[in-house]
Amino acid sequence: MERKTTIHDIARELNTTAATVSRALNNHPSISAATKEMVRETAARLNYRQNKLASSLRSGRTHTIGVIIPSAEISFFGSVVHGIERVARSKGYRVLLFQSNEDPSCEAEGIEALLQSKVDGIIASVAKETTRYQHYLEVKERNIPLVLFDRVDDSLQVPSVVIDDYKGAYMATMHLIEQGYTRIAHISGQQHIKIFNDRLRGYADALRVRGLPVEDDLIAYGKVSVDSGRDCTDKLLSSAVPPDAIVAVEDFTALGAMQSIKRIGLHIPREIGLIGFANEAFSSYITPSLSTIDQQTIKMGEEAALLFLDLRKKKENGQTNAEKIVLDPVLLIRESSQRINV
Amino acid sequence: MERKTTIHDIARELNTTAATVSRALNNHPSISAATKEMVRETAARLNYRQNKLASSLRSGRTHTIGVIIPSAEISFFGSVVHGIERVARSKGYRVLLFQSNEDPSCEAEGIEALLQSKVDGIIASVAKETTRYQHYLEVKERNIPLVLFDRVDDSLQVPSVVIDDYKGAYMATMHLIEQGYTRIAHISGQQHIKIFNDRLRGYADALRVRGLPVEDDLIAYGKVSVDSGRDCTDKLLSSAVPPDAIVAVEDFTALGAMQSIKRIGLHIPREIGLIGFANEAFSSYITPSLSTIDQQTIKMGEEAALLFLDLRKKKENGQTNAEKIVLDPVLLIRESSQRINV
DNA sequence: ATGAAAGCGCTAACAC
DNA sequence: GTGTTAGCGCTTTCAT
Repeated sequence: MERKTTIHDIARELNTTAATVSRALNNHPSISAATKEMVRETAARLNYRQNKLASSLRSGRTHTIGVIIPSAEISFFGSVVHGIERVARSKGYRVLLFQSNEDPSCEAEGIEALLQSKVDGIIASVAKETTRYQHYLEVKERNIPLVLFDRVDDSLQVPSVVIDDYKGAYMATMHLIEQGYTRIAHISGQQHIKIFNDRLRGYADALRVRGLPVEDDLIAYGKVSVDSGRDCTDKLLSSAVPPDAIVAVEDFTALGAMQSIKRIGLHIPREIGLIGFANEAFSSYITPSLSTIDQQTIKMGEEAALLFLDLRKKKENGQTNAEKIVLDPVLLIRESSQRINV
Repeated sequence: MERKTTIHDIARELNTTAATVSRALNNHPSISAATKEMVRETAARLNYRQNKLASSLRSGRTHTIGVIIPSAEISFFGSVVHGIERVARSKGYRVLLFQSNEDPSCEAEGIEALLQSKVDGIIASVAKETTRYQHYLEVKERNIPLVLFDRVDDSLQVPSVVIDDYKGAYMATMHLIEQGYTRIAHISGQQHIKIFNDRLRGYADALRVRGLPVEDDLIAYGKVSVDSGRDCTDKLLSSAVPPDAIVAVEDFTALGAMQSIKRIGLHIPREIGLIGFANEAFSSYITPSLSTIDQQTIKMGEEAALLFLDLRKKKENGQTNAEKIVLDPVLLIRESSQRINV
């Protein structure tokens, strides 16, 4: 195994010192252009590669942002990560990705790993099952910049970026009302997760504004999955006075609802309207295509990265505050909810 | 900003030395149980957290595997990563993820970053557009364990895990033949990518074995995307003697094909059969559900991680070889191809 | 514009 | 079983 070349090797070759080489490589202003040129040439010739470990150990900065996502198999998160990466990369940061698999202890492990790796900051979306936030609190207490997105917890008091879930659900419900649906049900999720509760409120308020009934029988509480969406819909449709439209808490739930509706043989959107939330990749592909609320994923990632950069700067100045960015949801009208004007 | 506690702080507290603390924390055999206990207690009390940077710099090992995937938005890769993580974690490794976004230069950057971070090894799937393998060769030359999965390049001579793409396409085509389709088309991808070429051969051989025509008119070469699948199918269906079934090179292509077929108004599977490749998450959700070839993603990830572990061991013994693991594909028969026995 | 020297936090020989 | 010492490869004062 060949020894790796270090800045000392380059220094020896050029009859100079490691300090000069280091400065040249880092484009330090007080190094002459000539020296920089020579150093770079020699570095390339010797196939030199900087050891980030040593560099970071010494400088105290890794130029790495740790990102924790619940699952890489949900395209929403993949897309947000793209946004984060775009901004991060342009500012010289790299992104280290961790999946929590929706599991709080795995999430804690991930945070631990990121802290040990001395990342410069953490951007995260909270796992569905997480109810205690000790591991996140510790990040904050250690003064490591922490930014949350989408699934946030306000009690943590950290900067975050979300879309207006209340407004999204309100828009979705209003859209169904305008399409002439009058008995509109909602499949919600775990109520300790803020975004699900917000969507529930948006749904209910839209009905109220238009004088439509907000009945307990019209609201199902599921676990936010295809299976749960199917089960909840089975129940809703078999009730005494079934709904003629459904607002699903997100697209996978809507997918389950669609399966249930098809099995019963009702026509979407003629006999029953359906709208999801998230604009998952598959939502435009399925038949009928699923109306949904777009969450501005790329923008969400970009804003999260910008919040992190902000936080770093403020940290240097000793400032601190918990800015909250709220993005506007976008209503996407597709086949599943379009009963008129077709 | 509070100073971080180090092993020296713990040592001072206990009137011992950093070395002892380090050994205790690492569960070194020659440290007494009593000492270990005290050290651990004090470490916990002082809220100590190991600095992996320093540890890795000194020991030369990071216990990190770098994984390069073309895109986090394709569930196939997310799933393989799960498999990798499962094995890696059980052996004390963590996984650092990088997206190449199917872009060769981004891929090279990712490798560079991983090398600088001194990962213990790299597991990768090659970006679609990559045709030169210099960046991968360098990994190998630097003696960093490198394992490829799915999209591999045999000329690199590194261990790899793939499924038998030839066999998968052969099975898919044979299944369509058995369902009574007689004029079966294939939408392929870029031919410099081995797996696409393998699938093409599997398709052709199945037809030959059963004495069906293998015509140039029945083979379309696309770019492996929903759009490309749609365009290719438009072309295939508008030909003089259109096919009565299509083997798509993968599921997104099949999705595009399905859109095209629906637009024309043909019934799947009665008038035209369709099968994909990959078992993407959406394939079971769409209507009609898509028959496809499962690629054993979790297993693929697990095997890739095992190959890496193997490689590490062999490296210590100075051995080297390029084992290739070939997994068996699994035919999933769903609605889109099932014309008989319904 | 460059050099000398110190040290980031940890581990690993080698002592005893 | 524990202490001593050295140094991983780099950056960063402080000199000059």
